[in-house]
Amino acid sequence: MWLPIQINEQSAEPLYYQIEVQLRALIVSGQVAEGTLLPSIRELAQMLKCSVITVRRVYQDLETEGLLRTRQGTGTYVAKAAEGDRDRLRLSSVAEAMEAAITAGRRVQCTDEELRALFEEALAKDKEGR
Amino acid sequence: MWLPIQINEQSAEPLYYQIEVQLRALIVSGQVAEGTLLPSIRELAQMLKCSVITVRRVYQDLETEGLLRTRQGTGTYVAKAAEGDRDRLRLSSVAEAMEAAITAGRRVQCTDEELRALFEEALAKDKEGR
Amino acid sequence: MWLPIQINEQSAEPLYYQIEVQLRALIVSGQVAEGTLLPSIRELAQMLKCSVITVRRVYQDLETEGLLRTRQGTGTYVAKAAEGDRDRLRLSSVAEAMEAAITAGRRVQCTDEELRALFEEALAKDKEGR
Amino acid sequence: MWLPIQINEQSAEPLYYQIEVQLRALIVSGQVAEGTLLPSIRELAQMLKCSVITVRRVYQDLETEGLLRTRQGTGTYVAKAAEGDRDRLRLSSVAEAMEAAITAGRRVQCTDEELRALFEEALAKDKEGR
DNA sequence: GTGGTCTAGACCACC
DNA sequence: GTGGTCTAGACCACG
Repeated sequence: MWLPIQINEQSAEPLYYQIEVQLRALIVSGQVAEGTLLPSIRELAQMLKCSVITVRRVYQDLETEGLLRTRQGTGTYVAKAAEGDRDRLRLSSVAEAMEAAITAGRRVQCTDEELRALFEEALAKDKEGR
Repeated sequence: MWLPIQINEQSAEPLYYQIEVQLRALIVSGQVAEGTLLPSIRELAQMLKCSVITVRRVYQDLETEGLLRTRQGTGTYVAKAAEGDRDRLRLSSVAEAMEAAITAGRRVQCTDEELRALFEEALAKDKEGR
Repeated sequence: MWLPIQINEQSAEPLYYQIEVQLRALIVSGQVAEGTLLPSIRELAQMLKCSVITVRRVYQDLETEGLLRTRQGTGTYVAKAAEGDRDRLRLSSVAEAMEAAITAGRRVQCTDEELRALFEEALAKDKEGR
Repeated sequence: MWLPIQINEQSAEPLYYQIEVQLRALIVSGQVAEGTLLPSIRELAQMLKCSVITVRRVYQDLETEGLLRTRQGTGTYVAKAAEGDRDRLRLSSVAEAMEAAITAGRRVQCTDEELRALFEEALAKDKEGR
């Protein structure tokens, strides 16, 4: 099984964190369905060319969050979650990032208009890139 | 001289980084004018209740960026910068954060409308808080 | 891994600076290849008989310059650079020193011939010493 | 009395050092003759817009070197020196700088030809600037 | 008084 | 094992 996860070597963000964020997004957005059997730790480590320790940490963290479920001998599955729960999670990380951006803007005394302009700019830039 | 810098003990962000971000914002937004003599590292350390070394790191990082100028025996000043340069810096950090928010949104397959809604929500929430 | 770095205890130059200059030279001249994993800060500190912190400063400064790349848990590598970039760096420090020498000469009203003579003399003296 | 001494605010070199180097050059090159009465510490400090402490240090250092002579109540004079002595001093600082440049070159494995080219380049560049 | 260097040691995060 | 942060304290150089 293949997972669309990209690692950015240049980034200062820790490896495990990059993977975690992307895997979490795949789950809460339903791109990886409930009950799906994920690749084994070794497999995923090979796919991503990183240490098994790193992948283990990702699986563990997400299991602690209740998004994954590990069953001895069979592997790691995507856990079932209450409908509302998943959708709340889906938007919460985005909302957080949005608030961070606005905090950054306020620090340099941006007006609402400037912030809106920067938002639309970023949106347009993202469209191009894809 | 007093500087409006808040430290969040709870945050996972390193101390020096919190200070750096806020001081940088004060400078690039012109709230601390060019040529201003900043508090000595010892003074600021006392004000922020942290180690002298932590402040020193902040001053040094910002000097490397070209925002500060220090002269031994004299103190640390806000450096002069090209007009456009400063304004570019002012918005770049915000733009970056905005792009990060949108990337986070795309990962969980947000539509443009969802993103706009989250942006306005965050904006409204920020207004309340202030 | 061993690095040909000499420390001069007598010199007024700061320890970290002596190390920095020599390591930078090793990198930009290609004597330490791109992608090479450098000794850990603890190892190099032991090799050079100085504090871990002194080495850390060197690595960090060179990372800021873009010559090194460090990843937590992994170590510090020589970064990849554009070809021209590296060669430009290789000669720039020498050019700077050369200009300083000529400025010193002009201050004491040396003629071009005197400067050339001093240059050749220094060149010859260097050959002997090696 | 006026002295052609330039202070570079941007330079990382200490104030006293910049002044010392230039005043020493004026003396050993004969641009300020033996026996000349230099400006008082206060005067020179005013001329250079720096602290009297800084100028005092310069005069003291040069007196220690034997280039100056202070007489209570009358002021500071350029000392007399043996002919050869002065000429030796005149070139020694230049020779030193030249050797430093060549050391820098050897560190990045410059050939003699590269060094010569850099020397001539620096010479040409200096001619332009004047 | 200012900043700069070097030292030590503790504790944490990452792989 | 790796690097990163924060702390302390001593000593020096500059103005």
